[in-house]
Amino acid sequence: MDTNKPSRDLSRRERQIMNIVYRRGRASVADVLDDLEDSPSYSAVRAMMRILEEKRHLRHEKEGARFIYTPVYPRQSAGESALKLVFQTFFDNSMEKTIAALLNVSDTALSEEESERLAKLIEKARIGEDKQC
Amino acid sequence: MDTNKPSRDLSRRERQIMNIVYRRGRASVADVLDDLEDSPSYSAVRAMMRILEEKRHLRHEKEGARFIYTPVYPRQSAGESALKLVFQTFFDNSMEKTIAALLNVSDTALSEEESERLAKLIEKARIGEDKQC
DNA sequence: GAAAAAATGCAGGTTTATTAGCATTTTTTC
DNA sequence: GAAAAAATGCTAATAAACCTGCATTTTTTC
Repeated sequence: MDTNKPSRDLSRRERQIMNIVYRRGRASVADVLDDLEDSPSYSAVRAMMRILEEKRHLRHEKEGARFIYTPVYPRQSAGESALKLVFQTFFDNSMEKTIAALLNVSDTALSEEESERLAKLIEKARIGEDKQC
Repeated sequence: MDTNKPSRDLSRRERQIMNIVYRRGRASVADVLDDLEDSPSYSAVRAMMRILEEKRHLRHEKEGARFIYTPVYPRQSAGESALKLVFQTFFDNSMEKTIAALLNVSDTALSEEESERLAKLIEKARIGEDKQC
């Protein structure tokens, strides 16, 4: 009856699909089907996406022939929530541990510019450094 | 029949439980029950944990009266996998976006020392900076 | 503008997840 | 060391997830 409670945890397939949509930004049923490794039928994906729409995780609009789905929750917020969970669950709320792991996981090394931008970000987040020097 | 394939995606409840165990490091059924918001019966949790053991996500050892469960996959690797997924799905594989979000999500500001350690981490990850200066 | 192609609507059916109950074993308490 | 308390071992029932097929509608192609 409370199908409009959007924060409910997602089932396996639902999450798989949401991740695809978040990665793409927007997606048709066919797009999702393309990205699914172990893809079931077209109908199955469609059914799932209809459910996700009922649960208010997706919305769709018609674009020419087909429905284009987009996430209801902005990518940024959804990402922050997901990140926070990982941060708390695996890295003891430690910024340092998390960033170390992140550097480990990202396959590309940092460019000169990127590393400088990061240094600035960190500088900014420092205690009592609200006022710029 | 292939219940020993450990990489299979987890169901909702299974993931919930694994997260609790990862957060705690090790946990008894009672511990998990404590941490579950919407806790079902003791038996239900026990059944889930048995399944997780079958799927080789958990193992247990007897400790006095009870079973103490620990993750089969080391926390670090599991964390890196989870982090990578978030990184790819929500932050376009951008270190900068991810770290910005992370700073946003963490409620405590950085201490002097922490920010310095982070700066060092970043310095180290820089292209062509293998040799220390 | 008719035929072919691509989408959607709906209804039902199978599998998997999730749960509870009760019998049995192990620990603890007095 | 007997009684009470706390765990575990099953088994089976309920609920949720997941999928497919077919009828219908809309778009595209020639």
